[in-house]
Amino acid sequence: MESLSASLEDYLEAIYQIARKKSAARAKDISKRLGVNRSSVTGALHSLAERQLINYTPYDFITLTPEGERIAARISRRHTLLRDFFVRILGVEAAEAEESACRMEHAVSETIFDRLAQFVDFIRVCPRLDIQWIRETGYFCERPESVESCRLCIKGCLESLEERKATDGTVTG
Amino acid sequence: MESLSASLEDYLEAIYQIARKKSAARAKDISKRLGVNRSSVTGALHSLAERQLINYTPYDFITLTPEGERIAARISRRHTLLRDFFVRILGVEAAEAEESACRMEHAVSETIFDRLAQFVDFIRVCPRLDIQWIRETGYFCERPESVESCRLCIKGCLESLEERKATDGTVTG
DNA sequence: GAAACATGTTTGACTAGCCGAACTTTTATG
DNA sequence: CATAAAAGTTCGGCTAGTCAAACATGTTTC
Repeated sequence: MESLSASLEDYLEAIYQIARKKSAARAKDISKRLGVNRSSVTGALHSLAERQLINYTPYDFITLTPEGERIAARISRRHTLLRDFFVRILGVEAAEAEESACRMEHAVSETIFDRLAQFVDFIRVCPRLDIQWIRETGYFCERPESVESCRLCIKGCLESLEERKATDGTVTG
Repeated sequence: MESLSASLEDYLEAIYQIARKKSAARAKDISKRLGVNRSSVTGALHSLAERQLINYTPYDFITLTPEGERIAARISRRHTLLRDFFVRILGVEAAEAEESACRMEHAVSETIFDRLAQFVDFIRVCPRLDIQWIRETGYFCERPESVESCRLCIKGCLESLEERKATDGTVTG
């Protein structure tokens, strides 16, 4: 089965990310990336190898097994999704989004991942809550003062959509 | 300062929650709530007492210090916010939302908490993306097929808002 | 108020994870 | 190709957290 500790997930993800840039990961890179002692890396590698998630022989390069690759990719997707949500929808600063995503990625269930992905995707394409509008108005910092202000907001949304339709016919712009 | 482990945060939150129902928490309640051995509770209580977050004397009731109360309340708010977001906006089932909130609450930064709170609040009041609409259309499961469908959707939104304005004049309904 | 029971604590053992120091292997350099 | 530097590993020791078993303290109940 799978039930990696947050720590081992971090190691696996690091190996995955490093391998995307270089051809294979080295212990040095991992220790540097995770801010951890080299000896800790060796220990983690043993655990991951035992779980058949990496191909590990001492002093040699480290590669992911298919299963390891699969899991690492999933962790990485969770990470990216959270970061995107924080940055693009909540408007959080890149560095903080990155850091929080890193800590939260271990706790996101499959269902929540899926729903959040759909939600983020939806927001990107739906004119009713398009990202441009979010950015420009800083909407979530204020509450609407009156029905009239909401009416005007929606009317504006409708008009800009009709205009867009006339020009190029795409939804997402 | 503050830098409690996830585990200690769980204990603190448990004490906080139990104290809201009964007058004070007992080790038994805590161990039951967290699914942990009674002896583990004693250990955790020592840690929390050392950090001056609880008033602890052996064999006596456990209460939170003002500082402990403050921190526990914050953890609890994070928990509630996440759960609400999962349930009300992502449409995740209650039990799973609860469980994930429980695991993620330890990793939410202050900024992200604030932004998410504003976002959730906004969605609740903004007619452009009201929760009723979300529930009824299951919006985040489909992408809009055409500009026309978006136009109709927004137009419907506008009309229902105008109708609402005529009836009671409130925004949130 | 003594016996039985529930509750709380201590102790010892275990795991996971980390570090630093010493050691080994590989790689680079003269 | 021999030696120095770099990278990797092993070892011992530390902390945090957990459990189970034994022990201590409170609380009921008769």
